[in-house]
Amino acid sequence: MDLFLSTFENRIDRKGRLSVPAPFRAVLERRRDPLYLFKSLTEPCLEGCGPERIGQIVDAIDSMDSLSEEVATLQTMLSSAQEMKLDGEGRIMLSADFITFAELDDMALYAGIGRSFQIWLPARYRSRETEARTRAKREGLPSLRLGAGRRPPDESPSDPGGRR
Amino acid sequence: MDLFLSTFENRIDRKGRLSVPAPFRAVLERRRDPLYLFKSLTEPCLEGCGPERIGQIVDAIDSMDSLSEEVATLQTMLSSAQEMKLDGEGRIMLSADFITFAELDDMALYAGIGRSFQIWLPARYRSRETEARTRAKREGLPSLRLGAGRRPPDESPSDPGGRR
DNA sequence: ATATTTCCCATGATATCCCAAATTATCCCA
DNA sequence: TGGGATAATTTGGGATATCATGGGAAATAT
Repeated sequence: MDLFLSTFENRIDRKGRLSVPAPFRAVLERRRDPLYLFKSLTEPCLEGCGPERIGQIVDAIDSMDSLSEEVATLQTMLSSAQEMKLDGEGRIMLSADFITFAELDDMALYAGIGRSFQIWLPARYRSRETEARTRAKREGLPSLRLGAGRRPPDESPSDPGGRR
Repeated sequence: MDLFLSTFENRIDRKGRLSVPAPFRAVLERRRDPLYLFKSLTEPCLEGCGPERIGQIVDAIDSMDSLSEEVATLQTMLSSAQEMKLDGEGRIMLSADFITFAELDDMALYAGIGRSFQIWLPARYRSRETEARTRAKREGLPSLRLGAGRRPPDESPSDPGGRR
């Protein structure tokens, strides 16, 4: 499984162009996927993903009560989504709408979060990261034991057998 | 079962390269696993692991309430995670972010802790170690608290290795 | 026609590759 | 058990490739 990981800080040049980090491009190219960006529902940042995630949202909407507020919310994601075209050097052009929404100026920070990534104003991302780390120190790490039968991260050397 | 054990101290050369200890490389190669490093959430060190740990985090995020603080914490881990490419001699390149986070300068100490390992500034690691030992003498055996949400060591019936 | 976008190429910075030296560990035989 | 030879590992440096970025020119739209 290839994932979007790590963070990258790239410049938005005066023509409004922004390089997509080479590792992220590699993920998309390997899957022959186009790149979609949309406005986050919950935070002042943009979300980037491939088509399968857009499809998930569409499917979720189909399976819900079409009059519910959740559906309206999810539809907001879809209506803000754009398929981004990359130039020969792997850059995208952010619309004015995207730039104002994420409050970007001349730098953008990509943050990989697995199956998708986010684009932030660097300063804003960093303060959010600091918060998360303070919280983790104070309250400990979240349990990873979620799905049925899933184990927590276990450093114990007495684990009998590697799964795989 | 192959584990990351023991400690190793290697030099960070002026290009930022750092050899991965040969025994650790052997573990990864045997499993054909790439190596991931990420910034510890609770301590000033880097954590190294294989892909299964990263996959756990990704899956956990997908199954959680995306507005929760726990998800933000897990995303912070992923956003700091990098898949490390080893050069022909088994070295990795530490990003400036990693180096400043762990406060490394020209030496790095690898500490194998079973399923994963950590990378520390040697002096800092050693002072922590002596702290831990004096604490153990004073308070008896500590309950291994490597993170919140830990389960007690797995007491599965089919544990093959009688641990001393 | 004018502004914007797209394509193409240039450049500097940095990571990667490849080979060699130095260091450390392992082996073998006396 | 010791000591020297041999192999494995770590470290260093130069050459090469990759990547982010910038700018001009062509194409497209308003």
